[in-house]
Amino acid sequence: MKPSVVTIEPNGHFCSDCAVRGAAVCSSLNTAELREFEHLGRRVHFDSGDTVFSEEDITTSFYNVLEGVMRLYKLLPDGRRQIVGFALPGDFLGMNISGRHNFSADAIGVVTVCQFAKAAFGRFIEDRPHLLKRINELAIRELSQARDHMVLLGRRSADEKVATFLLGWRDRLVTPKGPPDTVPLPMSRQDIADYLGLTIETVSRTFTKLERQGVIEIIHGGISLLDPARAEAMAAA
Amino acid sequence: MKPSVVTIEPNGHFCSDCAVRGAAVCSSLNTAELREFEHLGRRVHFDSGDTVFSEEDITTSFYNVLEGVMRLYKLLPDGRRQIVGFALPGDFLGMNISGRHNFSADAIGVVTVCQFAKAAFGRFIEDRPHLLKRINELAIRELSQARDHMVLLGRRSADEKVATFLLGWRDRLVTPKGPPDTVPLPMSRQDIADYLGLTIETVSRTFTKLERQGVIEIIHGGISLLDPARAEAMAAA
DNA sequence: CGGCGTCATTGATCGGGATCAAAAACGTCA
DNA sequence: TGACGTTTTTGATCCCGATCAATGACGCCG
Repeated sequence: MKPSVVTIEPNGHFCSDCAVRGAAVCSSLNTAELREFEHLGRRVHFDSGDTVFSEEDITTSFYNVLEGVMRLYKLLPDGRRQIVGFALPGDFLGMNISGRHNFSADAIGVVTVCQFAKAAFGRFIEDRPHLLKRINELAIRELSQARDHMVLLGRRSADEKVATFLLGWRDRLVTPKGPPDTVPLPMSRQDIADYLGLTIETVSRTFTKLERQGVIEIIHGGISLLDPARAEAMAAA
Repeated sequence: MKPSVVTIEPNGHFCSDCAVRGAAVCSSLNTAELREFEHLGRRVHFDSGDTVFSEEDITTSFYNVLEGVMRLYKLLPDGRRQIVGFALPGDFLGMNISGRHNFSADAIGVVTVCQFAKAAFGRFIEDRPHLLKRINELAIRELSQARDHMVLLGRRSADEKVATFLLGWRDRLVTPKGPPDTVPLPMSRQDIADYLGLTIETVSRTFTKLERQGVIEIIHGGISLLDPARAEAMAAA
């Protein structure tokens, strides 16, 4: 486990010009609250591959992802890894009841987070039930995603898993002008394999197969969705 | 989908003599609140196999399990089923953000729930942040369980899955005097298979194997844990 | 430009768990 | 008690995805 090389921005930051202001937990705060909130968090940068926090670490902070992608995963004693999700800007990390993180989080590419000290954040939330409500909503949404993921892992074939992953990932990258046809995949094949409960070879083979069938085109750093309808059909089963 | 045959208790019920009073969401309420809360919920009985609610149904109620066991599951269009969890007394069901349940719930054996109309419950919670906090805790705990389940489904062998299930189930049935050595299994082999992402045949074979190895003894309606240590070893990998 | 480390792809083979099939155990009810 | 439906167990075989192995494609830095 190499130590995280992080950079803390020396100058203050401003919520008002924050990229995820409308989407993240902060969306539940009014202007006055946002001002106070500003002093609680600090922007922290992580480089590609850095570990932001580890499973079993005592939780000292909450994190609001501002930019970049993170892999969230659990390890078995013998090294097997299950990626339980990918975090994108707007995602809120660090909630738990045991006082310890129950998964690890690495940066995939450069990542910026808004980091909050647990105690200060806890105090801030205490008398702001609307923020608590917002956090609860995020937790419930994640729970729903987690259950979908269980179905994927437990009951779908390799082809279905890969097709579902590509469509699901595309849908998480929707821009104001709809879902992109060219889907960037910043994570490695190994990451995708560990997310889907497959091996890297099976993922690679399935990508090649989809390409030969004209469903996708494999491009540098991602794929191009040539035939979304057929991909949907494969994913739906 | 057969219609649920339910019985609504004609007489009122009292939170004060409720079996799950200390464990469930209600544990966050004081005596005065509990009195008011009493009028919101009504006890409802379900028979074995009844569907309490279905995936995609519009959510009209929340449920607090009082007694019995429920299977929570999602179905694929072609009939494949993934059980995402089993609900026990004290579990709180019905939270979602889409306005629809995102899984179905059946009674396994006789079940009693405390049912709350969504709107009334929503109003009650509005100015009681401690109840919201309690619900949030339950959601976060479930999220943690869901992630553990993902590891199970994605990265473990059949033997490990079955051993982990038996130990995990036993631990959920802890009594004041510790975990029982004889573990009741009210759910069918098919349910266990759908929970673990296996087939019924594999589950049955694994049970037999564990029995031949002297780890468990298969008894009527459950198993007896003869060698917990060895079961732990199998589960840990 | 070339050497090297990392990651992705492709091929050959293996095996765990699925599938197909049948028998056994169990519960229910006439 | 016995016939029948359901659930569980056991057996035989198959196949999808894992494993083992090699090659290919990149990126990085001298």
